[in-house]
Amino acid sequence: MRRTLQPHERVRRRPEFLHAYEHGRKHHARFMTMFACESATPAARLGVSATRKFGPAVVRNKAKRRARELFRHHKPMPGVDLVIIPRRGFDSIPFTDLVTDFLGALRRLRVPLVPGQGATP
RNA sequence: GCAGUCGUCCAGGCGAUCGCUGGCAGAGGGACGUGAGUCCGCUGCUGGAGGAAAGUCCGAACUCCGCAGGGCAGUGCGCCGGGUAACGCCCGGGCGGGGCAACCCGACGGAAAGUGGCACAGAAAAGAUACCGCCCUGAGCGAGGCGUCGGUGGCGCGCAAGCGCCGCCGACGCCGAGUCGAAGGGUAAGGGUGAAAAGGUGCGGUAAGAGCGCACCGCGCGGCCGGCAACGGGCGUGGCAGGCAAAACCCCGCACGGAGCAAGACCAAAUAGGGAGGCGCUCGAGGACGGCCCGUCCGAAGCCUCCGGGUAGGUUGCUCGAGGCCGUCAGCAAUGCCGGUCCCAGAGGAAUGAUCGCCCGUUCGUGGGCCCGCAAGGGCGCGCGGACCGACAGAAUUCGGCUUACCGGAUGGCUGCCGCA
Repeated sequence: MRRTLQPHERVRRRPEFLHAYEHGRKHHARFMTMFACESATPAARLGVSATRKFGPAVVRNKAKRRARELFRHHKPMPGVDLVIIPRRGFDSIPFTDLVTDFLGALRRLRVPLVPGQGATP
């Protein structure tokens, strides 16, 4: 399994975000709020929403990068849109803790992973 | 060496693995297309955040809209000269203030145009006034003194009437010291208040005082000299205007059309609506089944084609520029001319990263070592382990500035002090 993350694997339109908020399943984890919503796209997609309230631009960017990194190494099966809203600490805690939090949230939302993905290199 | 001051530069480093994104080249894997080609993916090489990318406070470029000319309002700016595309920026100079100095700071036109303000304190906060004080005049009060008259006591002289001397009491008159003083006047030196009180210091002068007079300083005015100028110097002259605040309104001078890359340009679904043309309204347009014809069914006043506007969306604007670096020359400098050389992010729910290892730095804990000290303790370097520590902070059309944030490091000039030669 390639660990890429290409543009078509991203949620990028505001209506798509709103659709996920409206119709998706929601879970509050320790460091993120996650929405999971079935979609017709041939890939699993990720969207990150870090508002100004979360922090200045440096912090928001870092949170988005970490979220993408999580998704890249642990992709769900196709046909689901994931939206992550980072919470306080998302940008600063150890990455391994973040992985644990992420996988836990996926289990709670019953989002199956693509099998055979190893740990982070 | 220590302390300070002004610049310039840097913004943890190296490696591995996995990614994102721009460009160039290649092979031809996939999709669409008759095709030219377009899109997606692949391989290789290569580029990919800042000094503030920030705040969005000024100035411009660029774009669209507006625009006869003039004025008002509004906003901004405000010592002088220079630089610049421009500026509220920069450089140099002047003036004022701070510092031993290097150097730093200053919205720095006008308060003798008008309106208004100046808390508290203070007599008074602005056409000066006069609380205390000082001085002059001074009604009066008045210790005390003198005189006249009356009363009275004592003593002396005298035979006595009486006279003289000393004293006491009262009335009247005169003189009158004064830390006394009604009232009037002079004064603004001194006191006290305040951020600020009507030039300052000294001498003379005076009843006390005062630019009342004089000298020096300050100020105003007029020549002169230096300077492009701001301004400075000096001479003469006037005894001398009147506080602060213009970041209160205001006055004077100068400048200014508006909106902004979500500007603007191009392409352009679906749906609704507009225009033109064609066909059709039972002699059947069109649709479904079907490779096609026949045929069967549906089917009603619409249907089809084209045109223009235009939303979602896409493309463009979009990065070669008042560009960086090096050098010559001009200039005190800001900067400019010329020559050479380089190409240095272009994303778009928004790339420039994630993880791990080593090193560096910081810091904490701990172990033992050396030095100083009586001791408490301090200093130096070493090992091990940890932090999840590594300043401020993330391009969004592009430049020139300003302002604000910031762990630190490197380097150069200058100043003061100490030491050595």
